[in-house]
Amino acid sequence: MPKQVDHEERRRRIADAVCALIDEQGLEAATLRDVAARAEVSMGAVQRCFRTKEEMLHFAVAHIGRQVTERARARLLAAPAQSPASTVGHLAHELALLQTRYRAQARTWLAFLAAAAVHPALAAGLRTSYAELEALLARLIADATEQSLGPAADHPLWPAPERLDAAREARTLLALADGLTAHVLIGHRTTEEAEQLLHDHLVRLWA
Amino acid sequence: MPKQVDHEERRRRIADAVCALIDEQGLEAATLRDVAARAEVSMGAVQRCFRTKEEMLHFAVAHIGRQVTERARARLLAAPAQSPASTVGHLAHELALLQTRYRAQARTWLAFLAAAAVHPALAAGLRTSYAELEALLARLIADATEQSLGPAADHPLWPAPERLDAAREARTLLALADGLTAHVLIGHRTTEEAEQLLHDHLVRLWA
DNA sequence: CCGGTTCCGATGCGAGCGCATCGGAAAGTG
DNA sequence: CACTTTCCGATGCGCTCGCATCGGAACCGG
Repeated sequence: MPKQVDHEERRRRIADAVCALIDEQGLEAATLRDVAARAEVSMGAVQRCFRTKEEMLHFAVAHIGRQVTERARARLLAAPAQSPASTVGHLAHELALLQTRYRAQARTWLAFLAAAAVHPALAAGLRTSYAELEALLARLIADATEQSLGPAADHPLWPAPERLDAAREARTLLALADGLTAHVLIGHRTTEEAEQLLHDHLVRLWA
Repeated sequence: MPKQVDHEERRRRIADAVCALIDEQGLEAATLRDVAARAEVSMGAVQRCFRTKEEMLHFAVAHIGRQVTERARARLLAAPAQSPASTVGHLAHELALLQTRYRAQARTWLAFLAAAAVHPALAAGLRTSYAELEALLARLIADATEQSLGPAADHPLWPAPERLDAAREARTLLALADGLTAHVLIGHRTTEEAEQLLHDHLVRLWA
C-alpha cells in the first residue's frame, strides 16, 4: 500500500477554501484553480478528491451544514442549565449567523441557498441541514413551553392557554432568521436591528 | 435624426430575458450571448444598451424591483374596501412570491439577493425596493392597528393595549416572507406550509 | 536493488466568456 | 442623387473555465 495523505482531511481543507472564496467573491469565484491555490494544494489534487466541480460544491454544502448544525448542538449541550427559553434565544441568534465572526458562513450559506434554487443536487444537502436545525429548534421550543406552562396541566380557570405549536414556531423562527440574515448581508438591516427584531419575536412567542 | 428603435423598450425587453434566464439556470447563465438570443436581439444591441454586463444586471435588478413594488402598490389601490388587516395579509402573500406564477420572480430575486451580498452595486438596487416595500407594509399595518384599536383612544380599563410598532412588524414580516420564499424554492417547505405559517404569523400579530 | 504499482502535480485542449472592432445598412441634407 | 451621419449586427481577440492527459516521483514486495 503506497503513501496515503489523509483524503478526508484534504477534502475538508478544500471545502474550507471553497467557502472562503465564496464568502469573498461569490459562488462563481470558486473555480478549480483558485480553490486549489487557496487550499494550497495542486489543481490535480482537487480533481482527485472530487470527480467534478459539482461534486466539490456538493461536499462543501454538506461541510458548512455540518459546521452550523454541530455548533448548534454544541450550544445546546453546553448550556443545559439555562432556561430552555433563553437557550432558544441564543440558538436562534447563532442560527441567524448575525455575529460578525460568522459573517463569512452567512454569505456562503446564502450563496448556496440561491444556487440550490436552480441546482436540485445542492438543494438536497441544504435541506438536510435545515431539517436537523428545525428539529433541534422544535424540541427546544417544546421543552420551553412545557416548562413554562407546567406539564400538561389543564388549568380550570384558564383552560386553553394557547399552547404553542412547537413545530410551527420552529419553522417560523428558522425562516425569520434566514430572512434577517439576508437583509443584513445586503445592508438593508444593521446587525443590531436584526438582533432586536429576532429578540422581539421571541418575546412575543413566550407571551 | 436617423432611425430610432425605442431604447427604453429594448432595455426592458433585455431585462426580461435576463430574468428569464436567471430563473431557469441561475445568475451565471445570464451571458451576453444567451441574453441576446433570448431577447431576440443581436448581441451588439445588448452591448449598446448597456455598456457592460454589470450595468445590465444592475438594470435588471431595478427592473424586477419595479415589477414587485408596482404590483404591491396596485394591490393596495385596488382593494381599499377591504379591512387594512386583510390587505396586509394579501400583500404579504404577494411579497412572499409564493404563488406558482411568481415562482420565476422569486428565483430571480433570490439569485440577485445572493449576488448582492458580494457585489455592493447590486445591493443598492435591492435596498431601494426593500425600503419601498417596507414603507408600504408599515403604513398599512399602522392603518390596520389604528382601525382595530380606535383612533388614539386610551381605554381606562385596558390602558396599554400594546399598540403595535408598525415599523417593527413590517420589518419582521418582510424578513419572514423572504425566508419562507427561500425555503420553498429549495424544497424545504411546500407552498401550502409557507402560506399557513405566514397566515399564522399575521393572526398572532392582530391578536 | 529493482520492477511494478500507485499516486501526484503540471500541462494541454476545446469551449465559452466579456468586450472591442468593423463593414455596411438606413436616414437625413444639400 | 451623392454625401455625411448615425446606428446596427457580425466577427475577432484575449482570456479563463472545467476537464483529460501524461511523465515522473514515491512506495512496495521479492
